[in-house]
Amino acid sequence: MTDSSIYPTQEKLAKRGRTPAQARLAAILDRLNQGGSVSVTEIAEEFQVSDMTVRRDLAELEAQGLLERVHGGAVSLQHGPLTVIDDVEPLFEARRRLNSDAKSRIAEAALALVAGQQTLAFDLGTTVLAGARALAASDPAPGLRIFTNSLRVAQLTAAASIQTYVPGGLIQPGEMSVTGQGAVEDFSRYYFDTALIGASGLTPDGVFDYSPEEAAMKSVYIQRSSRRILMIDSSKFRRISTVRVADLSQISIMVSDAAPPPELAQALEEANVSILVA
Amino acid sequence: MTDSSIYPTQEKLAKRGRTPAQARLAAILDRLNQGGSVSVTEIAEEFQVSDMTVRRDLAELEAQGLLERVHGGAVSLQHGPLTVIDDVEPLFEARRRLNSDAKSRIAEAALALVAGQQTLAFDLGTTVLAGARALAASDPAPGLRIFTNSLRVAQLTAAASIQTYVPGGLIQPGEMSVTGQGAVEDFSRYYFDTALIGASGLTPDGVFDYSPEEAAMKSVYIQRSSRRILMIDSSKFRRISTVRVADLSQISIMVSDAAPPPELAQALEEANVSILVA
DNA sequence: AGAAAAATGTTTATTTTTGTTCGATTGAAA
DNA sequence: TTTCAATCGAACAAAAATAAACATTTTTCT
Repeated sequence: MTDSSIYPTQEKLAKRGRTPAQARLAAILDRLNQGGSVSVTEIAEEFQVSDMTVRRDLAELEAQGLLERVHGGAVSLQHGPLTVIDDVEPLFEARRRLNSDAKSRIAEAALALVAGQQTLAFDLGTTVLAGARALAASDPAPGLRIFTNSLRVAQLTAAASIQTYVPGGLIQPGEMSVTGQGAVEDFSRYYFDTALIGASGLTPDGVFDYSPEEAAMKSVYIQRSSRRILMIDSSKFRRISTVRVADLSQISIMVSDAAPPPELAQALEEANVSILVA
Repeated sequence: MTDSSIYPTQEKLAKRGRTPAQARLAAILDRLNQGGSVSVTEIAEEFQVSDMTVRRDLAELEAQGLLERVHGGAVSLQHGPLTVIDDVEPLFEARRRLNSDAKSRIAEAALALVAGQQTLAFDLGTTVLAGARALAASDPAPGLRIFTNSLRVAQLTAAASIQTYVPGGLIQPGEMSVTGQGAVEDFSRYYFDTALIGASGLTPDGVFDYSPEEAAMKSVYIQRSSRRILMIDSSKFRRISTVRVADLSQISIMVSDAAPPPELAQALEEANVSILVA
C-alpha cells in the first residue's frame, strides 16, 4: 500500500504516535478510557487493518496491564463493566443463597488452614459463616477458642461446645452482628492466632466492605491476628464498596473458589498474599 | 470517584459495551437498578439474540452475585422480593415444652406490664424468653431498647428491629448466655426501667437459680432496675436451687400462672411483692 | 540498493459464543 | 388438586472469534 500515510482524525488525538502502529495503540487506549470498551472489528475497520493486527495490539496492551481482553474486544480496567460499585448491601438471606456452593468449598479449604490453631477470630459475612458451620460440623480440638462479633457464628460454634466469646454492644439486626466502639474496645484486648475475614469487594486497591462499623471490627481482627485469611468468593473480585477495609498486604492468605483476574493476581502477588483456590 | 460511574447515564450506557456481550450485560444490570426486574424475552427481543443466550447472561451475572434469577427473568438484589425469614431454628429443649402454655400466659401478662417502658433488661430462662417472643411479635415502640445476656432473647428482639444490646464475654453453650465478670461489668454501666427475671426456685427464703455465673448477672439486673418483674411458673414454687439470687423484697412484681401456696403468698405480701396470676 | 528486522496479512485449527432442539420443570389457571 | 402453557436446562450444531504458523509487506538500517 502506497497510501500508508493516511492520517484521519485520529492523528490529532494521538500525536505521540509517530508510526501508524503507535497511533493505533494510543487510540485504543483513548477510546477505552472514554467509553470503557472497544471491539476488534471496530478498530480494524477504522484503521483499515486486519483483525489479526488489532488482536496483536490488544495482546500487547494487555501484557502491559493497560486493558483486559474479552471475547470480541477489550474492556478498560477502570470502567470495565464488570467493576461494580455498590453501596447497598443485599439482605443476608439473599446473600446466603448466592454462590452457596462456592462458599462451602471455600469454607472447607479455610478450615484446613486453621487446623491446630488455638484462637480464631471470625468476621461477619456468609462466607465466613460457612466456615464456622464447617468448623462446628468437624470435631474441633477441646482447647479451641472462637472470638466473633457475629451472633450467627457464635450460635453455631457455641452450640458445638466450642468456647465462644462475643463483644458487648448494640446488635445490628440484619447481620446479627455486634458493632460499635464498645465492641471494638472489647476485642482490642485480645490476640488471635488466625482471623477469618470476609469482604464484599476485592480489587488491587484493597479489601472493601459495606459498613464503617463492620470495617472497624475487621481492622481489629486484622491488627491483632498473627495470620489473616481472607475468605471471598469470586463474585467479589472487581467489586468495590463503601469502605476500604485493608491493604492487600495486610492479608496473609486469600481463599476463593476461582483464580482472581490477572490484574488482581498480580497485585496479590506483589503484596505477598498467598492464593488458595478451593 | 463517586460521580457518574455509579449510575451511568443513558448515553454512556449506549457506548459502554461496544462488545455485544458486554453491552447486554451492562444493559441488564442497568435495567435492574432502575426497574428492579427484567424478563428473558424482553432482553432477547431488544438485542436480537436467543432466549438461551439471555439465560446464560443471567446465569453469569447471578454467579457474580449481581442479581437473582427468577422464573422468566431476574430481579435486583436491592429491589427484589427479598425473603425476610429468620433462618435460625429455635432450639428446642425439653424445658421449653414444659408448661409452655403457662409460660406464654405469663409472657403475655408480663408484656402488658412493660408497655410504654423504654429500657428493658431480659434475664435468661425459657419463661423470660417467652416474654421476649411475645414482645417481638407485638409491635414495639421504636425507641425501645433491650439489654440481655441471653443470645436467644437478643436474636428474637434484634430480628424484630428492636435495639438490642448484649454484654461481651464467654458464651455458655446450653443457655446461649453471655456470662462472666466482663459481662457483669459491661452491664453495670447501665440503668434499666424494668428487669424481667427468671428463676428456678422460689420460696419464702428468696429467689433461687442454678449457676453462680448466671446469678451474678441477675444481681446486676436487680440492682440496676427501677422495677423488677419475676416471671416464674408455678412448678418452681417451693423449690430451691444452688444459688440464692435475691431476697423476696427485691422483687417488685411476681407473675405466675397460678397462685402461690399460702406460706409463699404470705411471705410475698410481707415483702411487699405484687402478685399477678395470668 | 539490499538484507535484516519488524509489522502486517493469510490460512487453518482451536476455542468461545450463540443458536436450536427437546425433554423436564415450573407456575398459574381451571 | 389436575392441566397446560411458558420457561428452563442439557446436549448438540452452527457461527463467530481467536491463536498459531507461515507468507507477505514495510521499515530500518548499512
